[in-house]
Amino acid sequence: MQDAKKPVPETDAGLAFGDLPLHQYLTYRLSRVQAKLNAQGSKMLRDSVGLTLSQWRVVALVGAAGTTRLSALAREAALDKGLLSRNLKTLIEDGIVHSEPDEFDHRVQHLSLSTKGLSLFDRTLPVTRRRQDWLRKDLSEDEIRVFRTVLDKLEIASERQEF
Amino acid sequence: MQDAKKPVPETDAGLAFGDLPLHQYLTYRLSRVQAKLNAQGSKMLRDSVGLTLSQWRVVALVGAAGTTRLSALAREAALDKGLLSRNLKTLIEDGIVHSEPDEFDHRVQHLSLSTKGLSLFDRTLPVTRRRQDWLRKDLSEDEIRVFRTVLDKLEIASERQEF
DNA sequence: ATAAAATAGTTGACCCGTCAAATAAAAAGT
DNA sequence: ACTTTTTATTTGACGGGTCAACTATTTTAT
Repeated sequence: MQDAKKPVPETDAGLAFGDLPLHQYLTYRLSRVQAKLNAQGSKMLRDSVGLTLSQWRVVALVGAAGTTRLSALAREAALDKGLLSRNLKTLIEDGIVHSEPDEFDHRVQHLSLSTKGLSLFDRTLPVTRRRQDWLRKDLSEDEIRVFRTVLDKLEIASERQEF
Repeated sequence: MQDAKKPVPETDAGLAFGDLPLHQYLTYRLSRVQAKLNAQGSKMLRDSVGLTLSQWRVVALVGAAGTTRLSALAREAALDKGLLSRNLKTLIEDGIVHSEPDEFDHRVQHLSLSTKGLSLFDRTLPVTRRRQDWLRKDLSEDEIRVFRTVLDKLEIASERQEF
């Protein structure tokens, strides 16, 4: 077998790609779908408001919190401090997030949306909601519920190391 | 409101983070869970066989195919050519993947697992399977089925741009 | 009062993944 | 034969994300 006479056919030697072990893995499917959704969401935000997904998350978190600080965001939303710091830096530079140093503790900055940030938030939220609704339009209530349950269980499992 | 007398409480001003709009978004949940699973899987591979997740995927694909070429992998598994090229480069350097130039078409290289690669493949597959089984252990057949269905639907939706 | 530990935030190094050239070889069209 | 187009692979640039180290400040413990 595998002799190669002229133009080698190739890829027919092994399994069809559809039967590939990888495709069976939930994690693999998950990461592929996630990547695509990510690309789609990024494009939408870029086109509609000129933010990266990462920036929008920060805006959404600050917007929802009203006023926070970096460490609180990092802790409660489980985002990386470094990433947050950089995102916030550009958002502050762009006048979207307002940063106010704490009067007593000189380490902390109080973060909130500026007027510009608020209007951007108000403008963007409907856009992202629309997409979310659109993504769900072919999903039943039940499917969404189960999907969430599975995500929860996977998340719990992903935090352990004993397998 | 939002007066700040002494040590500002903070984060209580807004919503609780659990009720955050973001948390409602399937895509957000998805990306978080994916990131955690990714970290877990990477760690497992690093500890057990010293491969990155990205490298392991290539090994698994080549192993499953028997013999392929880069372009076929890129096309059929929808992986980035550039990433593949780089991953293959190091895998070839490490003697895990064998690369054989085509006799007629001087552009293509035939890829297969070396002896070392095969043994690594055989050693790793059970490890990854065990983890997959472990991740599923709290999931019913039905949950997995629905989960897959939803992923499929989301994947389809992620490829369109009209929302 | 002072040394040690904790906390807030920034920065640098590094990998992954995407995209767009660049290169090289083959195939197709004329 | 010769130009154009397609295909295979490599390379470079860049953004996102993680991790660890570092700085600055505050809190705790002695």
